[in-house]
Amino acid sequence: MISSGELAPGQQVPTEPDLMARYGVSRMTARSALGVLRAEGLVEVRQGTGTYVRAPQVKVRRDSARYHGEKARARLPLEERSGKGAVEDATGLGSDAFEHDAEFDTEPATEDLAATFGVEPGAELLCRTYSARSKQEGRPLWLIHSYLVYDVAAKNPDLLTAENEPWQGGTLNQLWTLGIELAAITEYVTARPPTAAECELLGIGPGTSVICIRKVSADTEGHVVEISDILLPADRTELVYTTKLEPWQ
Amino acid sequence: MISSGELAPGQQVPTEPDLMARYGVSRMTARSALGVLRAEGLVEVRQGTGTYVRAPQVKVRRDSARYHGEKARARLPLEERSGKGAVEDATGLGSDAFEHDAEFDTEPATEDLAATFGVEPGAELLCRTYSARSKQEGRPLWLIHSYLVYDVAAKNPDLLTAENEPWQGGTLNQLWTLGIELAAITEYVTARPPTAAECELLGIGPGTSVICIRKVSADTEGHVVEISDILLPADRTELVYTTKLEPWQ
DNA sequence: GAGTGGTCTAGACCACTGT
DNA sequence: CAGTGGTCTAGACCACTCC
Repeated sequence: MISSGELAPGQQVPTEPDLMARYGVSRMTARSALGVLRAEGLVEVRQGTGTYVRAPQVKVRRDSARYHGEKARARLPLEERSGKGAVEDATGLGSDAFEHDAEFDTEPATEDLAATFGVEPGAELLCRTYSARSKQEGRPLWLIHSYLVYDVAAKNPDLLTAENEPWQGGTLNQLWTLGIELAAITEYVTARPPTAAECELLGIGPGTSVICIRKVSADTEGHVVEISDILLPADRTELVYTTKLEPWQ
Repeated sequence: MISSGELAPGQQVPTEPDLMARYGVSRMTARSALGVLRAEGLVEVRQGTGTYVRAPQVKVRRDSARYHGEKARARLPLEERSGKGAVEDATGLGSDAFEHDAEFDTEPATEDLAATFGVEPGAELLCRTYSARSKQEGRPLWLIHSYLVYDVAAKNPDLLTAENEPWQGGTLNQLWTLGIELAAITEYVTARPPTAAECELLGIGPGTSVICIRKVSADTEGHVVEISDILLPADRTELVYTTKLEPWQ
């Protein structure tokens, strides 16, 4: 009924008692049938009211091409950078549409972070946790854990506290204040079902996926200066990556 | 038990009767608890034998940087192209490790395909369906629907039949035989739970996600010449995208 | 044949939502 | 308060796997 369009997005699907009567099955059978649709992300349940056809909704477009403009603006004076943080560029939405959270912490480097940074395991890292939620929906649009080597970040004490967030001009400007110029950003993208905790954090149901990005930023000498782990609700996110090819001859 | 490491990947988790006895619950309760773990992709079920902790396994790395080398090789003579199709480069595995399927068809352009190609809706498209399965596992590693405007592809009749697949040298060589030079490849990436049909096709369980890529290739004049829809099992795939930034000054 | 998970029934009580 | 879904029980039969 959904795939034929008989049930449109937003419409309620037959209730469990309906299905029991219509197909002569028991409650558990009707429930597990609905469970399949939920697992496919075709329907969502609203406690106490019913089960509804989900409207597929890609709202946030995350285009890697924004890094180019972000870098170009990273050295501009504050006034010109204002309102041009990473966030607005990443989504095409205005800065008013978001609420931000930032938490700063220090942690010893795990094996894989240390290996990527090229430091000793256990070295002190500045770990910054960001989340942004759209004011309309209330649900977070991303969760980010960003890592910097503490000794490097400490050269600019402004970077060590969450009070200066959201930072106007984005990470590339922050790194510039440390004398760092980024040359390449590599993103490793995977996807998987959300854990129960992530469903909670992102405000999504089990019938969805999450996209995990490990973003590795290297300076002009190839040293890794920042690593971010980015968690995105896949049902509201589209990633865009453009590869420009060298001309022949 | 899984997250504490008490149950290692590959190990069997307690059976349903075990759980019933241990926690004094009914069968359905024990089953639905296991269902949560399955939905999170933490365990997989082997009919008749038991439920086992899944080993997280990223095997296929799909690096967009391969396009650069692919383009450089696209004009080489056949001997030098051999064994250097898109497949091997994309995965790092040898060409022996795969079995290929290709099916060719023509279809009228849907709204969105026509809009992207810049042709009339209903215009004839060459639709090529590819799949590759690793010989070790038997399960497909990707499903690709590739679209070309039929009138364009028809300039080289070799491109119209599946008999010449797998084509040595990849799509960039195929386009070269049409006099087309690619300048940019844009990939739009989303993820979602698999449908029941996709579980079947890809040989994956419901406790996984699929990655969907729409790949749009444009020539040096900005015309879209190829569109591909790529479906990947997310539990065995990692996408890699590198953004090179222009130097300051 | 014994043990595994897959499916199903017929009931029960509860929490949440809207009227 | 009626209707929704969330959870649970105590049984049953079946298909698959391995010994």
